[in-house]
Amino acid sequence: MPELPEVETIRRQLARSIKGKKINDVTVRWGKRLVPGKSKFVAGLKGRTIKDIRRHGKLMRLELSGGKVLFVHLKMTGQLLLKDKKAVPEKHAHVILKLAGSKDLHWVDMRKFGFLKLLDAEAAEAYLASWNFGPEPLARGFTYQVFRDCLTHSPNAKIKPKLLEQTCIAGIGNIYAVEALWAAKIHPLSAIKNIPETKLKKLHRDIVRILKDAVKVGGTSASDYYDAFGDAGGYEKKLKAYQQEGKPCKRCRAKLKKIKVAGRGTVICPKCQKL
DNA sequence: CAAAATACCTGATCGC
DNA sequence: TGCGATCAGGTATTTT
Repeated sequence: MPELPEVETIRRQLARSIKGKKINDVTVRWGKRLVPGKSKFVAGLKGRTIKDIRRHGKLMRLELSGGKVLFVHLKMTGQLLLKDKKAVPEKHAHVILKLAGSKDLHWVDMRKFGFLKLLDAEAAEAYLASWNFGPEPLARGFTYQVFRDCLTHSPNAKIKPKLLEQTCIAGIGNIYAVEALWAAKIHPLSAIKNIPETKLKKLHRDIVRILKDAVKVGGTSASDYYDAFGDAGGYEKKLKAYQQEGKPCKRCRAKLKKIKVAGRGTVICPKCQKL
């Protein structure tokens, strides 16, 4: 599933390929998750130029001419694919932006959780603010101080669900939460107030290290994720815990175990990550 | 207010 | 072979 490293990989690829391209036409094959509705969405996009492509956490943001902004959230199974003009759309290709040049941009989402939202400048800023995103973990502002202050605001909260909220860090999902907690040897159900400072510091460093590493190799293709060219990532080969249940822990050889935390599958080392 | 549960979706997988 | 149950999980919404 696309988390920060995957969305960032796609963002970089799109920035290189379609920045400056004009949207000549838009085909909508399934429009239930478009804002505004289908006809306004199409009319609002046609003829605009893609000025820039940005990212906030897992939320992609295309800056368009005329001050319009197109937000794209891929949620679980969403993909943004650059396809040849003559390519046959995949079964779950819901929207196709027909661009100037040799490629079209396909929004594909098997499970239809994602959405495309076209707003004008003012509404776009309000929408972004409504997410209440925490700092970008790969930007300067993500200091240990900032991280700790946000977490200790909810002393009784469990650490893993807190990491999945986007308010203390933007862009972490299940894969990287599982990996970071394994790396820092923290049990996902630990109450924040019970985690020693040294471990919290390590968690902060591990989050940054793991996300940087994952961006470098193009993200994790653990299930449905492919980049804008349809290629897999490289981080699935480096996973230490996510999807590794039953295998020996890379540190202590104990058998990795799968548990549920707030309804989410979570892999831990029962020996390294004690409550 | 927070935290937990449920809804949204489709496809893969498993037990029978 | 098929069929129902279960699981995958980001986020909005509803319930506790």
